[in-house]
Amino acid sequence: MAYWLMKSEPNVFSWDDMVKVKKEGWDGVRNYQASNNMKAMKIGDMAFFYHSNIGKEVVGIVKISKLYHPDPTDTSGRFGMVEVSAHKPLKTAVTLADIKAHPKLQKMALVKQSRLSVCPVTADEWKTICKLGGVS
DNA sequence: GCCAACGTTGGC
DNA sequence: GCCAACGTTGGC
Repeated sequence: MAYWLMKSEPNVFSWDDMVKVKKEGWDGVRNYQASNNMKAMKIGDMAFFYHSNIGKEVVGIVKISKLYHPDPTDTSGRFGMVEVSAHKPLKTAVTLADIKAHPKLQKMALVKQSRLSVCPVTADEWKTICKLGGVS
């Protein structure tokens, strides 16, 4: 089982929206690295739901519910998508500042490659953020 | 709103 | 195949 982090701008698609729709196709990714990360996802993998730009914080956890497949909104046929379903919210949102301040989290892909919208999370980082977020 | 980082495009 | 120009993302 692998762990990931997926970014969304809350003014476009927020955690509240995610909870409301329950399942969401993660289309619109136009970056090879992010797309390749989705290709590596398996059913049941978990991902943090991160609010970029506004909030800049991890707010919830989603599960991968559909494997990588071509993104119909990409007419070039180069990029794909997965589907995620809402799992549970964090009790306390974990902000980017929290992550940067934590010695164990400073090497996260989220910090090192700020522009990557779908990035991997190690098991250790996952546990640490869950603890900070008040979930087990 | 600005700008750094970085990915992509297109001319050569 | 290189690299300059340009566009986009996302933190500040």
